[in-house]
Amino acid sequence: MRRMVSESPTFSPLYRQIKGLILQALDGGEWRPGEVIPSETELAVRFGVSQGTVRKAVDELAAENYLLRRQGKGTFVSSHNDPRAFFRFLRLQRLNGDVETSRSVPLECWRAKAGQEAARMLGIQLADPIIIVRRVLEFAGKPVVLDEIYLRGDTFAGLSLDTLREWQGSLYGLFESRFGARMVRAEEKLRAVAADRTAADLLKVQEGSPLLSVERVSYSYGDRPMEWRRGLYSTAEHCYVNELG
Amino acid sequence: MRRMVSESPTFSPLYRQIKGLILQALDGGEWRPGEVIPSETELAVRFGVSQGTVRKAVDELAAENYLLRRQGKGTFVSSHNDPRAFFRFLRLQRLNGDVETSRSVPLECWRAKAGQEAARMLGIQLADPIIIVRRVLEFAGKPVVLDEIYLRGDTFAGLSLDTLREWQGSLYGLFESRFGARMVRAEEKLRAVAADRTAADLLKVQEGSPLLSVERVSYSYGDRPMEWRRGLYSTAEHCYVNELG
DNA sequence: GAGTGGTCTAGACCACTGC
DNA sequence: CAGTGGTCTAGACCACTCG
Repeated sequence: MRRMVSESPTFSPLYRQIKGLILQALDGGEWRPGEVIPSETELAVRFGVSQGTVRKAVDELAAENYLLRRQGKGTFVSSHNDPRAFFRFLRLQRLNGDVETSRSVPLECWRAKAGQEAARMLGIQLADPIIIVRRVLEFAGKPVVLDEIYLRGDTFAGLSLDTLREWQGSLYGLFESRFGARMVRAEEKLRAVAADRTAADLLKVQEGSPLLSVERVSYSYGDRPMEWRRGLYSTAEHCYVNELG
Repeated sequence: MRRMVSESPTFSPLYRQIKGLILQALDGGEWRPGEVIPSETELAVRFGVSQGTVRKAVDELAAENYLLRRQGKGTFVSSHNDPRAFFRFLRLQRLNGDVETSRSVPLECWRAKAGQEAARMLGIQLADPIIIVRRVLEFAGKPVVLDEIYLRGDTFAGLSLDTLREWQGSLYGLFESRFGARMVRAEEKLRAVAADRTAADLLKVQEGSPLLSVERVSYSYGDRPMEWRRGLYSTAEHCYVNELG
């Protein structure tokens, strides 16, 4: 690994190049979610830089939730099956602040062709194969969230209602373990909407009552969109929490 | 500055102690928002540590939005009057993703005594003085947000409707410049609610139509709550955007 | 005790800003 | 040009984990 000469308008420090190489290895599956990656000194030798430079690269990757550092043990590939990550993408609490565990109840799962909007959101071509999942999330036995989920057909080919029913754990954990699709970040758009007939029935609220609409696009490595979903949240007893820095 | 001996269950690295000292200086008003703080080497001399240690302290403070680094120029105290910070606490966009500027239209501003909830949220005693502000936020001339804002009476003593009307810029900018109250972070709870009569009138929507309710507590240095507000957002043409890491 | 990440230092050099 | 933050290195030592 040679230092990129400076003198350039597109200057990229060494540690960012190392970061890129580590990302590449992660994307290529060299280390799987939940596993340890080599120690900093090993990586330093491998890339021919000092340990401090590797350190800075790993620091950034850890800050961006790709990696998880644990003093004395090593650095691990982030996993949605790690209990620590369970609430990373689900920001729902009771109104009083209590955090409950949820249960996913899959309703439907079918194959379709991408329409205009799904194609744009998933970065695929019109009429490319997609898979659509509908499910309800229950908290304390009560339905709170109705999700409609659009997935790239190529990546999630074998997904079925049975698979969804058997799986214990979060959907993202399933995507990661069974399909090698590791969601790294997501963008959400929130609005308030009125419940239509079917949503009202499934969430056991009155037709026309206000629901929180959460539209989300989830990305894997390299900003590849993998999932587009729309959730309707009943906020009678729950709320979506957010932290502003 | 001597290194804290280890052997302790409450081990705190040197750079965190330096971070605390810098925070203390910021809180004490040694440097004002928008100003430069001393260079890293100056701070290193002042605190009797190496430049690298100061660097790590400043890094964390910059990551938490207390400070803003600018290569070649120096490190600055964050300010809500800096254009860069205008959208830090207002996550509203057009549905198509465009970001518009907003105009604040103050409606009312009166003194009151803290009730049960306001007292708890603001960390003050029941019946302590508070100030309540109501205002509408307009985007492209249309009302989109109705805010009801509860402020600590001690800190915001002189606030009046005239002050609010004269001020050009964000409320947080006003709080910072005129009252020395610098909001550093905030916690929000989002729900969907039905518009009541007055909200419907002010936001020019139908009574009962769904609105996004955003309840926010804003904190200053040392996690001191300074403001509690509830916003009702009309999401017909706008949405609240969020990024999940 | 060996191995990991975490802290701290000192020094050299680079990139950016403004005079 | 001087001054700032940004990068990179090498080495010493500390805290944590586990066998």
